[in-house]
Amino acid sequence: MAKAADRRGRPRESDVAEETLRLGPLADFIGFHLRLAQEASFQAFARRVRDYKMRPGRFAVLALIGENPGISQTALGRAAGRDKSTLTPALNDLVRRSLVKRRRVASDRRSYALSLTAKGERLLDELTLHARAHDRLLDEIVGLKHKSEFIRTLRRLTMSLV
Amino acid sequence: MAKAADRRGRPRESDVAEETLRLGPLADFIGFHLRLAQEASFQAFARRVRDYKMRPGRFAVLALIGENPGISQTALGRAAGRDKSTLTPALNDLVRRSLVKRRRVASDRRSYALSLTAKGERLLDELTLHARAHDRLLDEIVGLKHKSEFIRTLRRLTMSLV
DNA sequence: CTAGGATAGTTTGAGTACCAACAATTAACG
DNA sequence: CGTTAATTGTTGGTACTCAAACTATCCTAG
Repeated sequence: MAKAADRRGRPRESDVAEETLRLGPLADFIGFHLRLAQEASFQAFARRVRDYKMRPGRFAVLALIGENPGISQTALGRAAGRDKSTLTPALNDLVRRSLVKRRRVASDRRSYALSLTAKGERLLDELTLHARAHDRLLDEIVGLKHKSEFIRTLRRLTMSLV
Repeated sequence: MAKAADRRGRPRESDVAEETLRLGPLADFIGFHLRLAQEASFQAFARRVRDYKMRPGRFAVLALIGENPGISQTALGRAAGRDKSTLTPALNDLVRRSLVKRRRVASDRRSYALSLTAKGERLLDELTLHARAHDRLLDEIVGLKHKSEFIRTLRRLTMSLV
């Protein structure tokens, strides 16, 4: 049947068989695989906590505020890797849902000090359980032996690139 | 000065010093670091090819079509990890820019056979140069020794999660 | 004490993503 | 055949993203 004949050289039309796609240079690009893996993990987590109307980004915001009460929106943006303008509507929503409090700061009236409400803390605790379960699944795939090295590499990428 | 005193237990207000943010459970979550690294890599590449009005996603689409001429939009979506509905406007744009051709298929009149124009091929070749340079930078950060293991792990995540 | 520049947060605009619903077409099966 | 089911690509809805322009406030020189 000679389904895909010669894998080198320029591809020809009928060569494409859906299951055996050629990735070409993409196959070796870290960025490409990083994107696919991130999207897959994102979707899996989103499915898991769908009922809470929370996505990974919102959870990260909640967790970061919980860990750093009094944090400003700009600092939060840096920590979460998002532009400050992205956080405005997200925080509006979290405030509207009575999960987060915005408090004006006396010493600098431009900025807000963010913190969780009691309800926000409760929800965070609950979500953290799901997040842990999700991450245990990822641990399994990555392999506990490689996890710390894997995370170190990811951090190195984040830090070096900015 | 006791800047941040006790790192365990519930954080207190003045504890927040912007540079030394507490990540809490997030610190150990693969998904969180995956996201930050992906975004960093994405931005770095986007900056590099800004003049071409191309982002990583568009480049991947172009590269996948180049490697698999005659591919359908659905198959392309699967390969690029995107919903088919996302590709419609992206392909419209690429066709409008005379980089990609959509050809109707006689055997299945529902689907298109995608291929690059000569102009598309030229641009792809040029972009691939930049992509290689970008990835060499990533290689350096990851370390050539760990690269293949790192990519294997990313692929494992992508495959296992879907 | 006042003009200039930096910074915090918001708004707006363009781009991208998913999903669900849809029309056109093809395949499967009685 | 002919009805039903599956598939291809598009559209519409919602959500999220960045970047640039904007307002309000703060800081720093002179």
